Amino acid sequence: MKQLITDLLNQAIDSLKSSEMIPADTTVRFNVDHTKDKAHGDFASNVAMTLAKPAKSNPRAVAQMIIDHLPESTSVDKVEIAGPGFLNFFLSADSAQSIIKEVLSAGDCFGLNNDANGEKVQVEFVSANPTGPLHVGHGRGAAIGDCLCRLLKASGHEVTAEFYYNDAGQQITNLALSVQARAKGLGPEDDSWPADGYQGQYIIDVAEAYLNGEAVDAADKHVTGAKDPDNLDAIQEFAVAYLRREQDHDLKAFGVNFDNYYLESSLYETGKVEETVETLINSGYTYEDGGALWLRTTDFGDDKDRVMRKKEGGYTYFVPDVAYHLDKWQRGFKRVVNEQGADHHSTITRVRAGLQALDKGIPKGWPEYVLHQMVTVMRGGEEVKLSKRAGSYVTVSDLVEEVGRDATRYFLAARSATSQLTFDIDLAKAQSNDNPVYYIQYAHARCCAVFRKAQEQGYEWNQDAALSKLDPLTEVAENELMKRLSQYPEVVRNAAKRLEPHMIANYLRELAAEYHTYYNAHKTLVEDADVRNARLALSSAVRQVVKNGLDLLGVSAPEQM
RNA sequence: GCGCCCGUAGCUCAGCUGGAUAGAGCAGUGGCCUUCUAAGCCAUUGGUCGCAGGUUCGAAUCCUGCCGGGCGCGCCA
Repeated sequence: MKQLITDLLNQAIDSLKSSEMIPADTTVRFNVDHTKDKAHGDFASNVAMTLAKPAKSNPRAVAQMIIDHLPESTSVDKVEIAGPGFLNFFLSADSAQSIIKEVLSAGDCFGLNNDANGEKVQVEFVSANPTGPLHVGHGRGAAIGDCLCRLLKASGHEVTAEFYYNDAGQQITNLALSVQARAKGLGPEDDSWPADGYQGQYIIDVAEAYLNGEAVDAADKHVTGAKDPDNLDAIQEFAVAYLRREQDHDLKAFGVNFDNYYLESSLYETGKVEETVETLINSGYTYEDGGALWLRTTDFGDDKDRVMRKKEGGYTYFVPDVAYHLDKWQRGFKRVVNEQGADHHSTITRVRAGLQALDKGIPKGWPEYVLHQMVTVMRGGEEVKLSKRAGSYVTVSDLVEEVGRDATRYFLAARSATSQLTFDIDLAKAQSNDNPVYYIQYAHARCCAVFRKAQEQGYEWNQDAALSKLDPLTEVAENELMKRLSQYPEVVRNAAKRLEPHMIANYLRELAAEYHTYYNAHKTLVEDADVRNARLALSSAVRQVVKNGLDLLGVSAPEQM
């Protein structure tokens, strides 16, 4: 519909150009937007204002010229000039009602588009170290990342969801040492407790499981606790498997699935790290200083050069990172989105610089990043501190257990990623009208309830028949709902384009609110069969769109509450 | 000190990348259940969009400078 109006306006402009009322070489940029106020019709455009200058006239006069040259359309009832020179388009009832047909015939596919035309995209998210349970920050990443996957699929991408496991490096050694210390009965208060050791309760759990010889299945690995507190290698293998199993379990309970797990250790095993280092050396962007090997990342906008190989000989973390991203590129992902916490912000410039230095023709802005800001958890009006090292923090599984999967996902995805998030456990837990997730789900359940009731009362309803007679839908609230429904595909498109899943949550809230208002103002199951059937069609369409939207958020759409 | 993010109602946040009188939920106040689920609805209170300049027909939105908060600034990951 928006496109139709844009087309009509372009035709009008073309004829203004050919009649030389505006210069033929004028480049015209204008918007066609949904109106906020129904007094302004259904769509509004600012063309006249942007054309006022080239036309050497005032906006309202230009607006009139455009109206005079606007082709007739059965979809548009009238066009008005308003305010400083807006053109307000009022749609005909028939074209407004046609959205219900669109929704019901497309069903679960309503709102999907093929803008990306099957383009491959990889979304990397969570990527937590296997050194402890997932905390709320990971949860936010999981909720946002998973929604991004769903949104990108909805706009025609072929999506691969990937989890990068940092199962190499210092923090893993540290994990093993911590478990070992616990296995030997030591605690943080002891002198021989490892520096920077992990202090959480879960370390004790891992140590006990190891000493008890428990068996752990994680991914493709089967590990049995060797019971020997002196065997550090065995401890490390066991601890990583144990914690990975726990993370997998938490993610599964959270409804988040990955297509691929990529192990940092594999980059060393396959020689990709070495290969990357050689390529960087050969491309001439490296130098040695103080016994270390440096990459001149300042050539690519970094504020200082970065060490690649430490004096002691090991690589810094960013080398495997570059190797990993080169591998992504070589796997054919022209588009990669990395979702991560803003505390890792500094890696962006570094990784991109490393990729540029490879001289492999990788575009400058590749990969894309979605960063989420920190999460503060509130419980009983007090902040719960998140600190893996301090050992006391709220985990994803705590939340899922306490407030439920749907509410947790909704709360973590419903806010713009760029804003810090306050997760109020008490609010998310509330099974009341305080809680927006229930509000939206309730709208869905209500639509379903109306249909259940209709059946109970013996009313027959046939979709095709109802769709051929939608003209009884003339109430203001009905028009508002139909207008809202027609916005859904655009909301999906925008959310995907901008990589902002929270737009879906906002939309659903508005749609739900309008349905609840409508439900309270107008009875659906009335005597008049034509009115009743048309209203049922509207409810069915609302139900469908709420369900489709909740699907994008990974939140369930219950038929009964 | 430098970089990134944020600052909008008492609280939590939207604001579709420059549009019309700045919105929603919660909290507050006052109403609505013999009628399809009251997990709902209606009405009402509440604003110097952090501050100051600039850009233009028009700024919460863009540019600059301050102020305040968060996160980074390792031969840690």
